[in-house]
Amino acid sequence: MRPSPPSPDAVWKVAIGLPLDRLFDYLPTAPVAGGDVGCRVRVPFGSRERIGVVAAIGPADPEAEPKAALERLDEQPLLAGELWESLRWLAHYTHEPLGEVVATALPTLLRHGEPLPATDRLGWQLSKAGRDGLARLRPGQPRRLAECLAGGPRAEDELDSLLENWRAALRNLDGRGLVERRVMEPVVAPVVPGPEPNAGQRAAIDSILASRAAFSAFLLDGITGSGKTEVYLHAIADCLARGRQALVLVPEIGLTPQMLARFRARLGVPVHALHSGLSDGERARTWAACLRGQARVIVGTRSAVFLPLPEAGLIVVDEEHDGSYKQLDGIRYHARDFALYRGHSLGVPVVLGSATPSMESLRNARTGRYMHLHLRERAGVAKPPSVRVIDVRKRALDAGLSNELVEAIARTLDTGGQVLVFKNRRGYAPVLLCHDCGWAAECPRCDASMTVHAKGRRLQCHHCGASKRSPDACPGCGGLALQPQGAGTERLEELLSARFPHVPVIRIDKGSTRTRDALVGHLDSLGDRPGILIGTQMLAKGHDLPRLALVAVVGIDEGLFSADFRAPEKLAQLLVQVAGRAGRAERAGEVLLQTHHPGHPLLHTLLTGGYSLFADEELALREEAAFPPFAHMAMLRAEARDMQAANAFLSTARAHLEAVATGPLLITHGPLPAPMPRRAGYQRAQLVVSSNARPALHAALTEALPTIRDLPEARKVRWSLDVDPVDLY
DNA sequence: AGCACGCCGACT
DNA sequence: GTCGGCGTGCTC
Repeated sequence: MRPSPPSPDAVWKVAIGLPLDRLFDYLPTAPVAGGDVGCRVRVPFGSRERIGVVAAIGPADPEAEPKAALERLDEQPLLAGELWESLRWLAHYTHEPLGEVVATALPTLLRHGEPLPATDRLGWQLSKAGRDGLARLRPGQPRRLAECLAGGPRAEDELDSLLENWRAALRNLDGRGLVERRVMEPVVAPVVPGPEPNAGQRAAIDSILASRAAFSAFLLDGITGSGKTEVYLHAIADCLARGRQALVLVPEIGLTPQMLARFRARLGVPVHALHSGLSDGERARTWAACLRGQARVIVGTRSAVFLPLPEAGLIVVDEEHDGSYKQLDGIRYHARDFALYRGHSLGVPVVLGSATPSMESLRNARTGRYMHLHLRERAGVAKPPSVRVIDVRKRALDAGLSNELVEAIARTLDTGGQVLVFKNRRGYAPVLLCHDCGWAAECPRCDASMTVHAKGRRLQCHHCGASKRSPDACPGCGGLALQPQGAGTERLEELLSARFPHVPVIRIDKGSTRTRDALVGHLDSLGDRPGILIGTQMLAKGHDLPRLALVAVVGIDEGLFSADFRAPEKLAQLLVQVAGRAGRAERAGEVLLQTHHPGHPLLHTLLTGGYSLFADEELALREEAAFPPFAHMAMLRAEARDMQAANAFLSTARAHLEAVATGPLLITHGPLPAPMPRRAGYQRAQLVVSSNARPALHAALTEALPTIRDLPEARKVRWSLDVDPVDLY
């Protein structure tokens, strides 16, 4: 036997962004030190190089021969302290490799090994030569800039608003040595006082401030228009006054220029925004500014929960029930839940706000884990909307709209109001059907109908993105009786523009509005004239529409009978949120719900007792059925070309989970076909694993996963584990 | 996840 | 005769 070479007793154990749940040993570039952990390193990996993060220092694995690391990229650990510990916890909790969690947490540029960018506020001033030569400058833009700087140094952000095209002029002056660069102090203006809080807001603010020195969780439960943002602003102002950082998470669609403007106008410090519309450079700068403690207030979407907060004082999660906080691919984390963990680790309060809290948060409030704060009055002059159900059984519908609804729209427009028609189906029609033989256009790769678009000229699959021309004759019988069935937003737009040609009709959905800017542009184009907005989920929140007088909700009936146990919760939240958009100003709003099921318990409950009665009943049902939040759930999903492979993998995985489970704490259910068993040509199945004790569930997963990963059946499928799944797709 | 190495069909 | 299909196996 060949004697094994002596294995080094102190190597870097490096986490690399790969779906491999282990660390890789490397010889350090200099003798190891405790400060190495959390630093990025460049290492040889297979045939190429990768950037990883030193996760630990320890003796080399005797089985492997460590290669030498190429370079240490950070002087100081990039990931340290609370953030580092929290990321390790998240990797453990989600059962994802640490390297993948780290890769998700770091901005792209840092993940690729770029240095931490500079974040100083840069400015310019006249040099001595500039001061002396000012009088001799010829008229023009460079001279205007020089005159501007003669009054003293100016920051680049100030120049942006003072002088058009100043960068070109600056290059001119700089080339002649007339200006010099300097670092400016950050602007700090006093906090601008807002309106006097009402009694409910005051009580909520006082509760939060009373425990500002330690972790505690608050559920700020306030109806739409009750002024939750005002409570946030007071808590943030207090946080700033104590010299601490505040992080505000908002849903994907909730980060509007309106909201940012409101924060900026009030808080007196720069408000950093972090969302998907930023460039890689901007994201990295925001991250660095947080790490250096320069960013004091950050408003961001899901991924902002990974920002370093060395001087944290407060975390706010606005619209905490919103589904966009859960990441559906890669590492499947829930930003609200991780925010709570971080708040706990940082020792700062976490405020969860919503008009329609999730069942999870409501239960935590009821068991006393969260302090439940109520805002029961609408702030200012806003009045609650009136809600009415339109029973459309046996009524003639045109593009899915009843006469009664169209007349209500006409009345609202006549009195100068704006109308929102909410339809949770985009496209022209959800189905293309042959009236002669019953053939329907189905996606060739999914178990789903293709949606009719472009007034019937095209067919699109909303699940895999397939798109094709609509056939002229029926592929089933050759006849010419193909007709779009039902109505989507495009068809509503067609009908309403024809019926109300004198007002703007604006459709807002994924098809018409791909970017945040387009959304704002569309809404601004309406102004405060009378007009009609047609939209899907995208319109349920975000941009304020003070002139909105009527909200018409159509096509909710499918949602009343979904198989997903969370469907009633999601529908109730959607209805309440959409209804809440009406009448935010002085005029009381009107909400019309058009349905074939006016007696459905969900609608009845919402109409008589509002969301809180719905929540009472829903929680009782969940408890009875042992569903979350009364049980803890994980979902093992698998997809493969043939269903047998997916089922075989899940069955074997189930056997392994049951073998390691202690006692009857673990319930496995499946494998079952996914609600849509075939998608993009793959057969999909799932296994639900649940327990009333989270530790039992976690322990079983921890123990069985290494075996499951190495299963021969696993090689034939694409699989993933989702702890605390939100969607059972 | 990449990216290698490794054995069987239609092409310059 | 070769370019290339993607099956499976490894990455310190």
